[in-house]
Amino acid sequence: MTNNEIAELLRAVAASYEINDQQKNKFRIIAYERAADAVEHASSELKDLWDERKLDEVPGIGQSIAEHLDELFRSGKSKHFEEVMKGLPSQMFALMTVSGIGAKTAFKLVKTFKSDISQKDPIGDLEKIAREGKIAKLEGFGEDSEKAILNSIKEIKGREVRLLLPYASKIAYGILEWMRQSKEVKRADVLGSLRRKASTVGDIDISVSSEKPGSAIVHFTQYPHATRILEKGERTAAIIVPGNKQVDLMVEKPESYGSLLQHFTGSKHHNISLREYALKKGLSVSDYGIYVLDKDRKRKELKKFDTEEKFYLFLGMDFIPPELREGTGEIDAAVLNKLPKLVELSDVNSDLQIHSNFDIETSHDLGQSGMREIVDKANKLNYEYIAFTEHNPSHSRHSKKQIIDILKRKKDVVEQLNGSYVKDVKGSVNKVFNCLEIDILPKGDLPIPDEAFNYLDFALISIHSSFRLSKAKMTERVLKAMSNPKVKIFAHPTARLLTKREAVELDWSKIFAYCKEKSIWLEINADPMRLDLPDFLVREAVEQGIQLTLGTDSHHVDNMDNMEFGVSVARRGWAEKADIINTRSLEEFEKMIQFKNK
DNA sequence: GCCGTTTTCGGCCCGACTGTTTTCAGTCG
Repeated sequence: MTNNEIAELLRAVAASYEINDQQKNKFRIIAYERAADAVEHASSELKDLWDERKLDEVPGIGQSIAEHLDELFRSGKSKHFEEVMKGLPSQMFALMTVSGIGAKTAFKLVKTFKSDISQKDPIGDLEKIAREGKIAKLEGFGEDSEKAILNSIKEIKGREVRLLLPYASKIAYGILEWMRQSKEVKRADVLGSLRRKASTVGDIDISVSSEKPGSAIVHFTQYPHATRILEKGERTAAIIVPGNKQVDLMVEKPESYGSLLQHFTGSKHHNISLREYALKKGLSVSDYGIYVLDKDRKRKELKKFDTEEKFYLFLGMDFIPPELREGTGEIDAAVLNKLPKLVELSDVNSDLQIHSNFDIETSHDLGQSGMREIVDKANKLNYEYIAFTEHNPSHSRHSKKQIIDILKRKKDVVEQLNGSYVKDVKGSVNKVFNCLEIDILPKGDLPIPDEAFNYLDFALISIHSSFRLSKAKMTERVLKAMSNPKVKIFAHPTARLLTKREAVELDWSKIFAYCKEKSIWLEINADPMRLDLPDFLVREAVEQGIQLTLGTDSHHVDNMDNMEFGVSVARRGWAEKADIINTRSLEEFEKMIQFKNK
């Protein structure tokens, strides 16, 4: 069972308790929902944790749920879960995926229309019933709720995929710029997952600090690219922009702006943890400020905050960078002054994956920009060194000798570039490395002859085929490929493509252990479609002392600007400057390469 | 059912919205 399936099951158990809990214990329901959340966000497969007897290390899973899961993994089912869900129609759990329908509503609908709501297509059947006007006639429902259900079902059908980070950023920053043109706008910020720099973004929310919220709202609705104004209230407004994307605005006066920013930056889990922590100190956090409570837990006084810095300080903790606000231990760390000093874009001294247009006769995609052009761009970015990492020559179309010849030729070209152009232009770049991104074949072999490695400074390896091997075979495949002594970087390690392709299955504890032992580095690929390693694996790698590299995987000089997105992933993974190899100086970097070559 | 910077017992985030209600339940983020 996957984590998502387990989370779904735990949610179904929570919903079942909501319908027929004799004890009326709402906190048990919450506990199951939290356990479901925890499983969904767990960085390891629960099955693996169970194998290692570490189930109880997942926060939110205690003794009781752990025992039920243990039974589930051993025998494929849990008597307790089945007992709780007994007698409840399975259709109700499907209906709960419709926004606005919770456990009670779903149960009532299925019970009322049981013969008309099939197991095969419960949501489709519900839509039919709603269209016939049958829901509005039910007690507790009305025409509006019937309409709302139909709207939600429509939304599910046309549900847009989440936006990639740069795309959402572009929309949001265009609007921020517009908002800042207004005299009444003191500050404008992005909110939510966009501000936390998550790899994909659902909603675009922005906030504005203003003494005159009304004027700010009017200005917002006059955004030139808005195709429609959805809502225009006193404190909030919403517009539609091209691409059919909704953008929500929230306005607050400067004296309380810090609280608003904090609240809507989230995440939900961060805010919940924060409020629980505050409550223990006799403080109640809301989006308007922090209430000081008296002995009877009654609200005594509201403290307002114009900045987030003051907000966190008042709670007795360090400022928590937005990227860390996921409710995964950052609050404890902030209280103990143990937050990491996160790596910054300006720390990056190099781009370690760039594809030039040198015709290497590859079967993959060739870069579009020339080597000199790339050096120029690297100078602009103030890098000290870069690596050319074209895909390996096609091994099906070339003999071993031909491959060696091509790589020899490339080595000569790069050497010449180092001896002339790199020196002559006198930029920040002092060296370009001659490298190669090599496919890992399905059995772990590398498609270039051993001799060819002599013409490389170092090699990257990556998966570009056979993505669906079993975890054991995939792990064996990668470990074998890593054993080649010239291999230095495992690039885009999960091979995922955001919104398109799932990550491959790998035994990360084995991969990490091998990387640690052999000083192999894991890449954080900054291509917005990849952002790979993903943040949660970056964090595990960092905890285990694995070194990481940043590479844009550029196939055009313009792509080299994507480095900021790779840095965001690193930061979300709690990485510091020292964790990232290419923050090092050229001198240090060259030593690290040689060490491996011995 | 979970959990521990007042606790192994006694708490458990907060506010808003919606729709159907005459005071609130359900749902959401």
